[in-house]
Amino acid sequence: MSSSDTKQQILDAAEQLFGEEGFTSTSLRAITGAAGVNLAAVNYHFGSKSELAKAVISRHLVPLNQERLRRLDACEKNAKGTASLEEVVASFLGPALDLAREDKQTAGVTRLLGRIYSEQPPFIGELFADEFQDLVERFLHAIEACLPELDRSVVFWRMHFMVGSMAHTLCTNNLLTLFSSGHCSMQDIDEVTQQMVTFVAAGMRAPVISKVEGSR
Amino acid sequence: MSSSDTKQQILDAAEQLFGEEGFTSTSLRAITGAAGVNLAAVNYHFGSKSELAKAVISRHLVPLNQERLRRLDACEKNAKGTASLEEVVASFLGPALDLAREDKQTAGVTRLLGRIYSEQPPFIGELFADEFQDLVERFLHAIEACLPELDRSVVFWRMHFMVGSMAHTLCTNNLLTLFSSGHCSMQDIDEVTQQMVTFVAAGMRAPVISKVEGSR
DNA sequence: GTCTATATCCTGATAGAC
DNA sequence: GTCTATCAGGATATAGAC
Repeated sequence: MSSSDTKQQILDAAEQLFGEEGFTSTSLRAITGAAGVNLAAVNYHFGSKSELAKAVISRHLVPLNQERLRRLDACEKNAKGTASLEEVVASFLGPALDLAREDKQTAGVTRLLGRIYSEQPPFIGELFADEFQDLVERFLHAIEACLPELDRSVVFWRMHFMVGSMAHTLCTNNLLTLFSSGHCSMQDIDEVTQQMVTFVAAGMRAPVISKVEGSR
Repeated sequence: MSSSDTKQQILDAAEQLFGEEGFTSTSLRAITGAAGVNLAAVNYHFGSKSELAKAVISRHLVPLNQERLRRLDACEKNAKGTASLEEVVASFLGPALDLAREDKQTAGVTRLLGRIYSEQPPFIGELFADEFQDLVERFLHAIEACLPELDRSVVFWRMHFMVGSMAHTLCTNNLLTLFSSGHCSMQDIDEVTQQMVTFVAAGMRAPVISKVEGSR
């Protein structure tokens, strides 16, 4: 087995297992066992478990965010200026949900990416700031262009809710299938995307003042 | 220290640490150390780490869901029939966000509850089904009463997105503060609740058909 | 580059004295 | 009920032969 093969095998197995079990619950033994390589290979190729995890994540996160920006660019260019809100939202959500296409059963990449946001392993801080800072900025401005009447803080909140809807859907599709008694599933990614974009875009467009009067 | 004191100390410390580090990353030694009790006390009082985790979760989850149903009942009664969509949504989200009120700094209960949805430790299956099944059903019908034109599967999807927005907000408030450069924070829970209810209710009301035309 | 063998440490759980 | 001491196993990481 060549060097790059071994590295690849480790990355694939780690991605799968991290997605299924989480970072801390997944041992290097499990990873190297599934990959069919020696235990010591992880430390040789990656240095540590944390570095392996970073490599697994950025292998998908970097292209994902590039694709998001590519789609945003494309629809802004297409619209000769301001893209529609649905297009902007779909540029953000679509590429993430696309990852779930070939991933239905295995739940590897998909759950992994959903997990990142909530598990937030300590080593991930730097990677996060680097990788998301300008993505957030680009989408912030694109959304503000669509909804100029909104305060910036409101736009931030709504982007936060958008990410939440996405992460939760990527991460816990089994919960949905359970509670919906089979009404909903991740079988048809196009439909999920449609549902999510519709919901999020409508939420983004909500007028700023709304009654919340509860009944305590 | 009395028996019930020890049990309580363990529950408090476990709640805190589970919320900060997650289930698997938190050792019994860390818990008993923080609680100031003996290591063996966990197994004496709870039987195992899993049973302790279940106790920690249900201690907050059961009252939380009771409060949700109480508020739903109250606003349905108040409206003499169908409550407004905002009221229904606030009945679900409000009690969860209220937990974050006294919890700003420590991030104990709050992150714990946010985490449950995504970490999904194996032992939690039964507790989940028992605890959420009829809650979901009650809110499903309440929302359907507000939005009779929607298919049931669409309502399920939108409830799923609602839960995602909530869980992500409870779990990753530090991310929001980071990316929004301080524009948003969890300091003012009433404002967060307002923002979330507005967003979710508007998303729920979205017409079923909506253009998603991307630009690939 | 890949392997075996091992060092070092930490985990959950328990037995048994008090 | 609470403690000490310990078991048995699994964790990451590394040293050194090939």
